[in-house]
Amino acid sequence: MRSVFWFRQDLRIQDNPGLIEAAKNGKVLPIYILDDENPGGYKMGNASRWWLHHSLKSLSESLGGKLAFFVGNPIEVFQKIIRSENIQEIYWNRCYEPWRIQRDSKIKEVLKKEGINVKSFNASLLWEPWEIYKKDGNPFKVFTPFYKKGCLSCESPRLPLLKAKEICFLETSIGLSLNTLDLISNIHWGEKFKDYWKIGEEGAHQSLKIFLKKGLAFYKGGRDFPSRPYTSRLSPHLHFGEISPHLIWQAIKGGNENHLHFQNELGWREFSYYLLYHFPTLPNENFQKKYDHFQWKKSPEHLRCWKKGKTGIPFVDAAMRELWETGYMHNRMRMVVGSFLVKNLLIHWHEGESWFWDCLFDADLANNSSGWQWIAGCGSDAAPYFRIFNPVTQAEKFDPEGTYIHQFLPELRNLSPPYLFAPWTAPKEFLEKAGVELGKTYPFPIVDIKKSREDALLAFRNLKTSSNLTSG
DNA sequence: TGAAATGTTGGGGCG
DNA sequence: ACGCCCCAACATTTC
Repeated sequence: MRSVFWFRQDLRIQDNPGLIEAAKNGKVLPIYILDDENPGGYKMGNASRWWLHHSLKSLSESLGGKLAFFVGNPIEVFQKIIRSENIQEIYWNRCYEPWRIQRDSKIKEVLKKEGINVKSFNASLLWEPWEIYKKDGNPFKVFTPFYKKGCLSCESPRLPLLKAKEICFLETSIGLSLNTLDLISNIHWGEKFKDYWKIGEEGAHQSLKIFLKKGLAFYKGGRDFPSRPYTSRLSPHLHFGEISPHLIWQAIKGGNENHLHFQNELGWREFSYYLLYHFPTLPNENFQKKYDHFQWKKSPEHLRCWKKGKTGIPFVDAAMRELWETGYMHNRMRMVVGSFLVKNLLIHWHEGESWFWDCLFDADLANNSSGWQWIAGCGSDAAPYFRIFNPVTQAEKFDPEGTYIHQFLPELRNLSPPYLFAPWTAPKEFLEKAGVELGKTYPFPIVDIKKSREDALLAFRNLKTSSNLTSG
């Protein structure tokens, strides 16, 4: 048999069900198709493209240079390859974005008509979204019952698969080079990212190893402190499938509170995919319809300050600079800056979502949209509207020494807590001594935290009553 | 996976 | 020794 294995968001060799299965049946042509420019596709952000480039490069090297690249409509690409290489079977691992599900089933249908055997596998989720329902047959909408009564009471995630002994790869002459995919031309400042990340399958395993050795034992208590090394930083690796969640799940199975808490976080990832599968409008529409009536502010200047990390509120700005500088943001900081954008600035969560989409290496349709719906309060199991983070209080609690702020805001490096958390409250002489001149070297806050909170509470309260009136 | 306002309690200073 | 006040610390409620 001669088959194609189509790499998508499973850029790995280990524990790759589709690839291992393909290898059992004969010779395998490994390919990658850049397909997000097509109508209906959800175009990747620039950070994702940069990571993808390097991940593909790494994968290609571990395949001995035999990975073939293509651009365009997968059906047309396949038809070309099938003719040229005399292919009988096509293997891939499933993706779960609605546009991909639709497209993949179409591809399957067309190829089957042409006599090609198409087989798909699960390489990305611990539980398939269509295997978990409430007793009444409806999908879960709340995390805890989804996870406990749904996931954990189902069959445990499978063990990692044994490595394929030896894969006999085919080569083709009609593939393109990686560079023609043109994935990195929009990022000219990419080299700095390499200080923070080791991209590819080996890097993913290295991150896991470091986390198991140094982070996991302090995970539950330590994960909330953005300057401490207790998070796994596996999210971009997971997004691109450089490592499988099954392998991670099995590696974490210790049963103490840290293990359980980390597994719970993997559970949130499952929940995001589950929601996206059952409610495919998740990236576009408020899950709770009453939020459709909310009057978001158009504040282009505020939005610009937020993106650039120039809001004048150090904990927020440090996080936004972390995103720009490293292509990543600590989980707690995502909540802090999200709450600030949506609740203090009253800007629509789509603005935050699309900035994250463009800047995050782990930008993921399911996680990004469910995360933003959560923080905005319009999600299915979301933070209630009155839960508004105070970025000064959050800094006092989770960055007490100011280490995180200092790391990403060099202009405040000589200012110490507590004034570091709210420079506008600092006495003149403190600012002078630290070389800070508000309005010049660092901005005044663009909103008053207390007043904007009160405004938001009022606005969201109104939303609640008006929707009650209109829905009756 | 919140923060602020409000309520409660208990120890200590003091007449 | 007693009652009173103050206030910090903690608990509960509200948004």
